[in-house]
Amino acid sequence: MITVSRALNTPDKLAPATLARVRTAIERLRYVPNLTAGSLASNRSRIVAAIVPTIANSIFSDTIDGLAQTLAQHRYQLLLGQTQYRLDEEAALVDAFLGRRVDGIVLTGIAHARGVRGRLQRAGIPVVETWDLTPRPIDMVVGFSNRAAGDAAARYLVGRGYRSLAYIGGTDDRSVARLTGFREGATACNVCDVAAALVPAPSSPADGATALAGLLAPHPPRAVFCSNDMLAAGALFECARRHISVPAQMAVMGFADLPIAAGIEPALTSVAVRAKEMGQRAGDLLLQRFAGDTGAQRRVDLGFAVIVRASA
Amino acid sequence: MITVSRALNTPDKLAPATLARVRTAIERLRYVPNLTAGSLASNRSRIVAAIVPTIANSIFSDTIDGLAQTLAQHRYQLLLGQTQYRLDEEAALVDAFLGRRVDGIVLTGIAHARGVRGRLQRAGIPVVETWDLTPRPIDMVVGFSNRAAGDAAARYLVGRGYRSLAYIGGTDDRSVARLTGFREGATACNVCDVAAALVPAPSSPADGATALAGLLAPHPPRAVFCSNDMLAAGALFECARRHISVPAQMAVMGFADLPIAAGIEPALTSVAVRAKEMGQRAGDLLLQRFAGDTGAQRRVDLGFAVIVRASA
DNA sequence: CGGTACGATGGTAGCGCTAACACTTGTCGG
DNA sequence: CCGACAAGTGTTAGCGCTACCATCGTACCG
Repeated sequence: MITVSRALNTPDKLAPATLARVRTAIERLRYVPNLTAGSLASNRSRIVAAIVPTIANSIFSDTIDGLAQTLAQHRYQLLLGQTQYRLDEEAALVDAFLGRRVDGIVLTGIAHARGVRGRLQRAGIPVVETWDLTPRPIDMVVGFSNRAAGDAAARYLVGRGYRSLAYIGGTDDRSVARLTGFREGATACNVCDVAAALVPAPSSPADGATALAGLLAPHPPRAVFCSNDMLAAGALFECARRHISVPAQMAVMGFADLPIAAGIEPALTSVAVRAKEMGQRAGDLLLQRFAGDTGAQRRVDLGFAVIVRASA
Repeated sequence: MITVSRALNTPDKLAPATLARVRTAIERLRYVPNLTAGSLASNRSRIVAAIVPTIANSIFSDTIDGLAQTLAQHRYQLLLGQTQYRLDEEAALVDAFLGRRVDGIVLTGIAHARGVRGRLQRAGIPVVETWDLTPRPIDMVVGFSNRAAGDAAARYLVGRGYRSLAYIGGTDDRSVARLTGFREGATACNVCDVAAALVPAPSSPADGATALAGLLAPHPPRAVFCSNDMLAAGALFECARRHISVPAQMAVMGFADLPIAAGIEPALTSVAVRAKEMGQRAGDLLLQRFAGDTGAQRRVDLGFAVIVRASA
């Protein structure tokens, strides 16, 4: 009966007495409304899909956390997909999620497989790209410039007097963008000697330690910028094992400003990004659209900040 | 047309020529099948819901990762809910997910709000509880005994000769179960002096450092067992800052065996649990049920292992 | 006191798919 | 050469909701 539908969706449009009657009936019958049927009839699923490279041990889980919390406040639910850093997986997930008629999609990064952009735009649902910036988003983008962050790291390290730099990072687009920026920043400061060690995702402290050991070989760098704090922590541990004094002999800088950065000894200089807020803002943008507000911002730059601590 | 449905779901039941014709038509029309309608008609959603306390910076993300990967291989998707460690949130999420007619549910822990057990059982879908064990699961359970893990930690530390023990951990059911086991193990070894510092979730290295500092006050313990490796890392950092030698003056033991445990200096003795495998096994159990196999195991004990390293 | 407006409730159709069954055609053994 | 059967394809009737419009009662105004 339509009255039941109203009792559940727009209870304020019913007379209090009717509402109470319906509610006791629902209770008594242990009626569980079928939201699938509702979605089909109303063409709104109250589901948002999020696609990340991986959720395990990663900063993306903060973004997902923020997104899920924001959406949950408005009774939207989150469908999660992992690409394992593969664009073709992302494309497959996008298709699956569009088939489910999700109300919105949150993507990680700005690089996508061929055809994905078109299919998303044709679907006519709001899309938010995250974790980077682009002048030409599919629809909306919330993030920061990975390139600028790498550039800032280089300028910071050179500013501290370190003129022999190295980079430890992953092979995904965003890590590579940071490396590009790091090199550009170094070049701009007349430092062209930037060694780079690339490690496969997902990166752990052990990878950082190994990569650092590898960089020491011919000419040890004076400072190393790690594409995330776990790698940096591993580099610090390796320095401790080799009795390399940080930062006196080797400066170490991390990225993401994870909780461990402030706690580790020596405390880690890092580039802070607002991972959780990224999810929240993405959720807010989607919710605005769902509410019919089409004038929402298309591009949110959350920036980043060099957090100076003891290690560099 | 039904033929299209068959082309998408059971392509092997169509003549190759028909299949090809349908496929080109789908391509040409940019037809996106509506899985919502399919779910309604077939009463199968190919969606599994997972409910965790939090996904951010937590070991649960490994379990979600394993679960999502296992499910993705069979074209099932994952709907994610976070409770923030609140049972009433869990109950609300269960209701929402049942309304969406998910095909299965994965829960964290064995303690649930009143009525949740009944509603899940009445729903008639497979349910997997994780991260603990119980002789009376709602349906199935995959995990390990937190109590036994705590007990094993105590016995290990006492076995190493430490007779003044402390515990740093969270306030959630599983942390408390580990504390209970830790105290039981200590008592069984004739050690009754177990100080406990409880920290709010989610716990970070900073919390571990603060808690350790607090425990040092009247009589510093000889060994401290931390309910997760991030707390333990914080405790190690605090020891480093105070020039307390580990393990000579203070032994530190962690829990979960995160990647950082092996990398940190000194390397952290920890209790390893199989977080990712827990998600995979949960997924396998669900998939077995979906395939009609009702004789599946109801209880999987993945156990744990004390990983001996330098810190204790 | 009739007309109008509005709030509350109900009837009906249809969202896009799949289960169940019906039908058509071709194959093969008796 | 015909009946039985299987493989391939089509027909029909919902799945359980919500959008839309109709209806009913009541309040209020001129």
